[in-house]
Amino acid sequence: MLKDKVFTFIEIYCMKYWLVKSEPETYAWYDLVEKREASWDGIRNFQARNFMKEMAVGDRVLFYHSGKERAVVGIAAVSKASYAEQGYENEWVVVDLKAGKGLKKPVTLAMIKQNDKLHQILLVKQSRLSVMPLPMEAFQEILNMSTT
DNA sequence: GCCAACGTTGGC
DNA sequence: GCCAACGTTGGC
Repeated sequence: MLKDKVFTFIEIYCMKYWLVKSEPETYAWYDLVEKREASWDGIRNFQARNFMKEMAVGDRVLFYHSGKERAVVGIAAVSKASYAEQGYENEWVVVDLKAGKGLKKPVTLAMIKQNDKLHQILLVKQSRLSVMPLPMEAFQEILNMSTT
């Protein structure tokens, strides 16, 4: 089908991949699933903000629980590109995320650190960053780890 | 509870 | 502009 081919083209050449972090006590994957869609707000870090500005509708986003859990638990998609957070004009932005599927098995930080293909990702190299890009291969690798 | 890695603030 | 002091995040 032509439609499938177009989608594949978009996926390979246009779609970007990200990972966002949240402490489950503050905002959990379950909260996004329940709401279906929510704005990702409260980001007060320039690097994280700049990454959010690069997000486009349809980009895939891994949802990571920081704190005690330390695991990727779900997949979301960007449903609205960045716009100013209320009350912050041009200083801080938010994006809207839509919940996708939960992972069958959470992929823990420990598992990620043990995987040679994932040594370079920012989750490992820059532990405090809360919004980060992922190479497509890394995104795929993490999903593969969830099913095996 | 501790520590590393950042980020921010304020004095100079 | 530099740097010390302090605060925060997040892993261990």
